[in-house]
Amino acid sequence: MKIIQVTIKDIARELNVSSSTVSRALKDYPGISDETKRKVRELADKMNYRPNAIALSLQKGRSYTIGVIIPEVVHFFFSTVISGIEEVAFARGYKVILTQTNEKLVREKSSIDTMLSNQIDGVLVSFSKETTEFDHFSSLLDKGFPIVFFDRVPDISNAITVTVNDYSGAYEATKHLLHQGYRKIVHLSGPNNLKISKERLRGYQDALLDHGFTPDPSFVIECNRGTDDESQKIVNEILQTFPIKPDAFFANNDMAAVGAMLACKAAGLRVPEDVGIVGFSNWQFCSMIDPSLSSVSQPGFNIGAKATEILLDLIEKKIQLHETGNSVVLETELLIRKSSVR
Amino acid sequence: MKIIQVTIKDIARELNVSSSTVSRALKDYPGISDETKRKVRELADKMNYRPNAIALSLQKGRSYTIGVIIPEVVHFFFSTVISGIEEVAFARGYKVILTQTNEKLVREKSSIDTMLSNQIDGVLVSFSKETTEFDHFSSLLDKGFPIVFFDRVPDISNAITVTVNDYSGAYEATKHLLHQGYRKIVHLSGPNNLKISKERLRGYQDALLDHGFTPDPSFVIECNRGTDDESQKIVNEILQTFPIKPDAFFANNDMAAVGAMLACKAAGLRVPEDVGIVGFSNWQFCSMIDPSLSSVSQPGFNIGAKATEILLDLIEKKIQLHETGNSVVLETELLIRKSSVR
DNA sequence: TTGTACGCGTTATCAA
DNA sequence: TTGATAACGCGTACAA
Repeated sequence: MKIIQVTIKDIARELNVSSSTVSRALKDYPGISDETKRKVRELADKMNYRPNAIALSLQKGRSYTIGVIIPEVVHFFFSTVISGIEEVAFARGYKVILTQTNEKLVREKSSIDTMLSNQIDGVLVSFSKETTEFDHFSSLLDKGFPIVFFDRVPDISNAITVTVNDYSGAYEATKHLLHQGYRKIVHLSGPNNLKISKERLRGYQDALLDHGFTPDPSFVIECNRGTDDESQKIVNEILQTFPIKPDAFFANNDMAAVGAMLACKAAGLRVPEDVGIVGFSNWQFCSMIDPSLSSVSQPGFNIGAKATEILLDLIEKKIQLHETGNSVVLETELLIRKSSVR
Repeated sequence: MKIIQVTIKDIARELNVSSSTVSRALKDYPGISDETKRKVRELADKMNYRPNAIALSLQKGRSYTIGVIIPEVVHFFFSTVISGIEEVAFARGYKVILTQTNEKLVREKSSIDTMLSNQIDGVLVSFSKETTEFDHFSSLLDKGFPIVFFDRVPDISNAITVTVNDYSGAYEATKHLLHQGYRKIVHLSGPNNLKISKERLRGYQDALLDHGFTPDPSFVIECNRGTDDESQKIVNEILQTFPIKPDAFFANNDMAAVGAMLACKAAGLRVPEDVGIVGFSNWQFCSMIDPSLSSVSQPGFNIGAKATEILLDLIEKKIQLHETGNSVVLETELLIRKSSVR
């Protein structure tokens, strides 16, 4: 059942010329008679010839393929990023090979391995939550292999990163809650080892400080998995056990925010009257739920697109490593909806 | 900056043996002294040798890579399918190369072309909305090239397809609305050229018939783009202009259902008291919106997983074309929530 | 037990 | 203007 591809040799044999002639004719090289060119092309067309990209890759030592390593495909934010990546890659003639790690470090490593064996030209990476040491990347970086990190990025000096301004996003969200009169703001944070989590936490804390409040460490609760179920349980627990009742939740992602909302409703609290809620990412459903959820939007598509542009520029040596500022930070935007306005 | 990969030759040179010896040692071939094997492996390890998958592909004429062609990545259902695909492919040692067509036929064609040049072993396809003729696939099918279609599938006799039972999903949804006492049920349908749209429409019509109602063609409205904005406009128009006011909407996707819900709310109608609404796909947000949206759930992950299993079995000749029933139909499930219960 | 030689499809180099 | 040959990295049939 193997599909038999027409090769340059087949054309050559048919036309009684050498394969080099065919190759040159197809590539419009100088020094080939128009007559030959015509004949070759006609036949190639007729025989439905397609160059074998694999052979080219072997010869050139590169594949016009980039790898993408992400934690999860089924995630609004990541799917948006992938979309941006795919668009730019396609437009510039690159293929995209995709793997998800399911937040597992082993899979991250093995993915990198297979991709390298496949001679990918570069890779776009967003870490797994398990990833705390970066040797499997930094060793490549040191060799000059093109890697661009996005969203979840490492703290390595020579890493090129594309992120959003998590700090200011969180800062603005918290400030907004304060301006609305909420005072006991709980932060449902993300995994501690991720820079984005730290930045969002820092934004939250600084906003409090700048408005004359002292951040209470017990008001920062880690929601590791980032699902609505998880945060619903956590928030439920908070509402029952905390001596001082919170009057707002700033979640580091929208799912967690939804969980908080459900828990509050279940506890008979009204949103936004009794409790204000702000999420992060601006998933599609934010405007659909009731009350609609305020959220910090991240330009997912642009992150993917920008990261890919930088990676391809790097691969094609249009830019050098040190030329890029090494990190691009895209702005977030706080979208204020009903869940946080009273 | 090109990363220089260690080859079998490098190891051979270092060890003063031939490259075939190295190759055999690494592959644990019989007839190689244990001593040599040990030495080769140690050095390979030390030099961080990785086989060049491209060279292997060229030699074998296959790449252990499958292609995935889908309309859009940023789509809950498709991202779920991708996830299923990726899991199975990874588990069986295959790579996934991904392209989205953005619903454009030209991109569908060009994607197939590049993938073929790259010697993919097979391809998983869900059509673009623009695709009405299938020559670019059927010509491959005729040559025996492994293709498995999912979700949006063609009406070709020898095509292998993985779908859900759209008919029964739509039938159940409509029946449920009827049982709840809704009588004037509008169907917000999908693009006419897609089989899934036709099947869902058929299910809707048959349910009406079986319950003694005559389907009114003017109660079937096509929502081509499938966004909430689009359907919101359409439903708004319906509510204003229809002489007979509808009391329910069965949408062929959840976004359209949400649009309908918003339009109804805006018109002062209560859901579910005045108007019942059921969607299709069971996106994440269904349980988060208010009222929560009843929807027909499709097992996206399983669709992807099953389609990939069949494709890989086909590639590895574990099954023959005619052995598979040619089409796998997975069951849908109606999830009844608040939007359709009064 | 190991080595030699060839082929996979293509292009670059050198020769004619 | 064209052809022959080598090379990319690997596996394998055949020879030693």
